[in-house]
Amino acid sequence: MPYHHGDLRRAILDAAIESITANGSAALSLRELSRRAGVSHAAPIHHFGDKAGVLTALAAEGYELLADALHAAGDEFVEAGVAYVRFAVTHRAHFEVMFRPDTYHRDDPAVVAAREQASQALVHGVRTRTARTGREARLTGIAAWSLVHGFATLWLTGALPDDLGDDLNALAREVARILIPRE
Amino acid sequence: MPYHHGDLRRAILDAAIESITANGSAALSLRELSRRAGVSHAAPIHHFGDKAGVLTALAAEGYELLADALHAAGDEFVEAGVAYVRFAVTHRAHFEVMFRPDTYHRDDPAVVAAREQASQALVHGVRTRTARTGREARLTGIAAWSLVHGFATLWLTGALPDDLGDDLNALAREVARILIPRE
DNA sequence: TGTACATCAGTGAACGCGCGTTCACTGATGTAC
DNA sequence: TGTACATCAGTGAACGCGCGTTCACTGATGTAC
Repeated sequence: MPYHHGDLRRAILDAAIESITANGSAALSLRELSRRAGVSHAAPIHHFGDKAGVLTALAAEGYELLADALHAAGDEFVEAGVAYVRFAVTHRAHFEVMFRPDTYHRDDPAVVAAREQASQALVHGVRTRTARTGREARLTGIAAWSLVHGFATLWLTGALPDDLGDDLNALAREVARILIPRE
Repeated sequence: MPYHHGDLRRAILDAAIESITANGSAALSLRELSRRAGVSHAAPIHHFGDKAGVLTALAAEGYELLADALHAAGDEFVEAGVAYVRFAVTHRAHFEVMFRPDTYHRDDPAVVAAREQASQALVHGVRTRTARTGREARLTGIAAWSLVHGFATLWLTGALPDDLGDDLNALAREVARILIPRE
């Protein structure tokens, strides 16, 4: 066992993702992350400052991953929505943390920059991917974001009916098409 | 100071609503509720069994209030959506707890019954309030629920842009109309 | 109308626990010369 | 190529804290007779 870990920062973040995915972000403890990473419980402080620092890093990473996913989805409006839902479900730890700004340093520069990136990707999507303009485009953007965010949230909390099948992509696509039938 | 409180059950629930509204449900502690109610810290056990019991009671109450709000909204589809959003924002403590089933006894009979009530109100709304049928009615219901749930969640977490104004009812109505333009 | 008694709703001390953070320290690494 | 030294990344003990739950108890209430 070497004295230095090698990449403790990454190891702590991965441990946090595992822990949050299993038990939710409320139950997260710094000491548990240290245990998972096989390191003394004070070690993470050197990389993150404090507990909120870990969540801050996770939120920033989450916004970056979301922006990437939206860009990769291409120009189709519905596909961007499906990508949002897919991101939420495949990165549920990040997703959960991102929308709990009380738990991290919301004004951290890295978070602010990454959030802005993701926001651009969302807004850009509405303007270029629909024929709508002005206030209607604006409202359509809010409605679309609300729809995919709500769908993902309800899916993740197990609130949706059981008999909808388990093909998330297909279902998300059908649901998104209710909002934008022909574009 | 009388030995018996009178209505400690209600007092504890009200204290929980205050506390969660101020600090979120993750930070809730039984001892804090006792302090707020002016009672020894073991007293609530007699009424709720354990900490999860308090959240269970709150979730059940939340589902009842939601069902009432949906019924009171009348038969217009969009108005039911607006009522959902209004419920979430005016009862944010209940709303937060309801959709965090990991934190309470999700199989408690009172919760199950109240959830079923609310679910009926939602589903009933879709069938009678739109002209759609079959799978399309089903998907429209999921989309509508997703939209209003997502909108309320994003509003509550402060994720929406600042320049949308503060008339929540009007904004929710406009957004809901994007989904159901002419019905 | 009075009394015995069961039941209910509180009290307060005690338990064991895991937590975040601080601190003085030490081992490892890399850079200047 | 070798050495001195600053810096970085970990250790492990200690701190004080608030928590949920249990327990033996006591005061208040209401019901049976």
